[in-house]
Amino acid sequence: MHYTRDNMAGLLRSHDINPTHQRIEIAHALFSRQEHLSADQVMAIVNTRHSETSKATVYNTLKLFLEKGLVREVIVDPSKVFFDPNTSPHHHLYEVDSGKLSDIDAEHVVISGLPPLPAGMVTEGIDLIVRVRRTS
Amino acid sequence: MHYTRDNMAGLLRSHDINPTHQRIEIAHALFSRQEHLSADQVMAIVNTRHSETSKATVYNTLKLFLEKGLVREVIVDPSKVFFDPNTSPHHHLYEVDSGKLSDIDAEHVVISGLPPLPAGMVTEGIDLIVRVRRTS
DNA sequence: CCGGATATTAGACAAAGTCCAGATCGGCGA
DNA sequence: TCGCCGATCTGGACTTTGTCTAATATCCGG
Ligand SMILES: [Mn+2]
Ligand SMILES: [Mn+2]
Ligand SMILES: [Zn+2]
Ligand SMILES: [Zn+2]
Repeated sequence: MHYTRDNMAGLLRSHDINPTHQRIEIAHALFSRQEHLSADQVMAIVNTRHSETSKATVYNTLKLFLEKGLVREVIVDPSKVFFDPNTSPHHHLYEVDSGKLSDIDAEHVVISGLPPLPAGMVTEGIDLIVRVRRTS
Repeated sequence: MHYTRDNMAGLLRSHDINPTHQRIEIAHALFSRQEHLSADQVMAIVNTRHSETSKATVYNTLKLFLEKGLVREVIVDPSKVFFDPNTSPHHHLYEVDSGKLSDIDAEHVVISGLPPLPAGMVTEGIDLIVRVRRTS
């Protein structure tokens, strides 16, 4: 499967998002790369050729994508949020020194023995982050 | 075990930290409460009676405690870091709406099936965060 | 083409955190 | 006790990430 700008409109519509020029560019930045990107990185990518999208729009759009379930948020670096085009259940490997973030397939990972949730609470997600560092 | 200001000096020394007035107050804020506190909260607590400690010192001190392994960092809220006086292996339950953060004992939790680490990498820690929300 | 709803924008603003150069502290030797 | 000197603390400027707002632009049905 490869993600062209042309596919993006359909993908956005299928998530109930009105496909505008800016939204298509932002979705394309994320989906064509399949990488974890910060808002800043998204803005840099989208505005590479000629400035096309404002900071406000980048933030608004990423938040919209999040609400609509098109992307997922990864909170792992205290200084910025990463946006993840992969919304299937998976975990993360974070290289503390370089800031590199990669996926861990959830398929074979089993988490067991978690205590029952407090009453009236429902799980929104379980984040598992393996923090690694180069052997020094 | 209860954490008085008097104990703090010994605790700091045992972690190779020179116990100063400010460091004792900051450690006392964290350890006497056994709660997850942000830098801002620590500053507010320490400066309740009379202003005693500057912002720079609060941040410097928390970073020092972190380096010396006296506290642990919990990255769960995109807008601020929490500092955790509990350094034994444990996981976290995060209430997304209220921002409340609580501990999950690691004793009965088993995480299995993680893929082998890339060569030359060593695990620094595994963070498991259960994000929950009130049933609406 | 018109009018209203939706989307975009510049730039002001806020909050968390960093940095630096100067002031202060406090333990120790004389 | 006194003064020295490295360690520590400090105010405040600065940076970065993200939010907000009011004005403008775009889109679309009638
Ligand atoms: Mn989907
Ligand atoms: Mn006090
Ligand atoms: Zn991912
Ligand atoms: Zn904890």
